[in-house]
Amino acid sequence: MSDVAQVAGVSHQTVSRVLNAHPSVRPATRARVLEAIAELGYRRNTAARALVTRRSGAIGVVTTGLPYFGPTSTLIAVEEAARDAGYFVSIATLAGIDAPSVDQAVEHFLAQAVEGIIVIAPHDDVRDALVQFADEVPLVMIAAEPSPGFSFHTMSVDQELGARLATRHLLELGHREVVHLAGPQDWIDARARLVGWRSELAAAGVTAPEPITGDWSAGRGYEVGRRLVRDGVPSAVFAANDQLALGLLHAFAEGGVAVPRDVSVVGFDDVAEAAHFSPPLTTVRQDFATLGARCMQLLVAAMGGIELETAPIPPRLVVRASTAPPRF
Amino acid sequence: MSDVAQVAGVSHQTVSRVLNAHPSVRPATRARVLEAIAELGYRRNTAARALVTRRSGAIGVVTTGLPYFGPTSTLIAVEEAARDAGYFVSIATLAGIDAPSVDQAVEHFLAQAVEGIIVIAPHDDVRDALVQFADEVPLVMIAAEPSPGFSFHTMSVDQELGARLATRHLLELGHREVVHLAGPQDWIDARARLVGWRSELAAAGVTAPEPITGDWSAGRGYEVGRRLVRDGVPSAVFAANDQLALGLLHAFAEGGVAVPRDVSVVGFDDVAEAAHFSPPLTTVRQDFATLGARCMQLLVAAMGGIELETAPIPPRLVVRASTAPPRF
DNA sequence: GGATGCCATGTGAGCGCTAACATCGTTGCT
DNA sequence: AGCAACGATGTTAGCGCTCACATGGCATCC
Repeated sequence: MSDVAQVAGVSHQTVSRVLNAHPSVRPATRARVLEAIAELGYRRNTAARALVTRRSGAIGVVTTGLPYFGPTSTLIAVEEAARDAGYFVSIATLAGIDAPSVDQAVEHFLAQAVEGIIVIAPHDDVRDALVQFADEVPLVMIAAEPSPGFSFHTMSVDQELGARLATRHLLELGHREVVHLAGPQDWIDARARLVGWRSELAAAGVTAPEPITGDWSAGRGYEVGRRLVRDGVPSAVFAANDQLALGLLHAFAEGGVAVPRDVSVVGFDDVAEAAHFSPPLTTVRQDFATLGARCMQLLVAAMGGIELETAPIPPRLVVRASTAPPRF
Repeated sequence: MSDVAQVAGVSHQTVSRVLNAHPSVRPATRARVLEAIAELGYRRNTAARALVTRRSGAIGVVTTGLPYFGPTSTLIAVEEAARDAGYFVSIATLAGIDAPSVDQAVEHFLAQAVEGIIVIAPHDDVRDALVQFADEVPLVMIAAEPSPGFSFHTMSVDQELGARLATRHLLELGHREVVHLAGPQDWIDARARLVGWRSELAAAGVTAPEPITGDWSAGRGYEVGRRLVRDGVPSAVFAANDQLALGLLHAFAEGGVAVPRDVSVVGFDDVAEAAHFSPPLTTVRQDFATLGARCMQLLVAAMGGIELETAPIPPRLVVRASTAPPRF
């Protein structure tokens, strides 16, 4: 910096002022400084700056260590929003969905002195493990349930609404037997989807059958699908995500059960491939880009000590060819 | 740090020695210091450390801004390897696949003083845009072609071999008309797959038909599939990735063309869902976890000024139900 | 037994930047 | 005209750490 100052014929402080867009620098001086910076290829030292300002300019994002569509899309959106807001984003993946892994990831970030953390892993154990860090660093977690008593922010797509949309669609087609292939119930979003399904059925006066639970995988969907083929398929199935739905589709095709003639299937997420499943999948689209941006907004506000109102983002139903009125 | 020193009854330098695992600290002293650290909840200031050591401890990873399976899986593996090696990983997504976006991403990292960069975007324009930064920071790019004349390292899964495996499988089944639905030819991997396909056909003495090129999407695969249904399907198609293959499958199913009876289809990547496509997809599995780890190895070596030998990672063929001998 | 060397620890300086304050010249007001 | 106020710039200190060097104690060796 002092080299730049010398070339421009000013003091290092003036260079600093130019770099920090301080108002009281004469335009001519500013120009000379900028010229010197360009000439020398000078880049400000982040470490020195961080040391004195006590701001690292970094935020941390924790994600599950799995290449799933939702978390990944959200991560990308968060990164973009963070960069626009002038932050670097550092990532840490969870070795496992458990408290030690969460501790490790957060400690990793604290060691790095991040100014805030976003957690993309809506799981009970993750949320619980996060509590202890809430007053140490601003924290935003993606989770469909507000967390009363938890001292950090949550943000999400409205999972319950999404599930209601899916279920309502099936009800409106005339289905009365809408089975739910649920995600693992320790995942907050999975639970919200189940709640939405159940309450939509209740609102329609239809008794909810016992939900089937599984993990999030196509493999599990396939397994359940085969069992249904053997034991008798329901009129409609609402799967907790597109992978599960794909597994069902596979098992049904294999078992000679025609979709949507014999059974309607709805998924959740609208992964890029869903339009080309066979048949093309009716599903609930989540706007991950908005979610990511909104998380960042919330975090920036929290870092500034401001509490923002948070409303979940409405998803929307995408009707394709995997749903139809029931056969009689 | 001086607080810790005071509590432990030593100088700040001794605390520093304990933190840096310097050998000549008496065990009793070390214990006292560690105790003081725990008692005060002390965490070393990264910025101050970075300022004096001139090492930020961060590496940057550039990825395409798209939630694709391959890049994402690689990113996760890189992150894990980086953390194990004691580095933080900062990410930047490409706003577009063009030089300005690459410049912007790399400048973002340079401003942050990363010690090395890994680029997960095997595209010609990206590679070309990278050249100018190669002597400013250690750089590893994922690319199936070695880059003679380029002053940075490349690493990848052996795309050409993968393509040969896929093509050979079809040839061995008896197919003589193996069409290639290629990826966009400005993507390095797409080109390598095309080369592999072509050379395997040549080795078998089979004339290669004109390849069909597209983007990487299922939508494009579907489009091409429809055209093939209309104009006559070949005996076998090798698609440059699983998404394209899925699109083909969709179009074929819709057009009443049975896979694998009427046409065999092979994909590339082995995405998590491929086993549940209809029919389950024969494809080439890339080991992204190893790829990510290997990239990090290479980068760590490069940061230490060491040049490592790089051999591409062999992929393997996963045979499922989308391929069969041709009909006569 | 005194010189030698090593181990354990302390002292001082400085990494590159920004914040606070100091200085000087100029404008605007009475 | 004279003084306050402000704008533009410079000067100084210090953020928290590590590096280089200094110091003192103790074992080792001839």
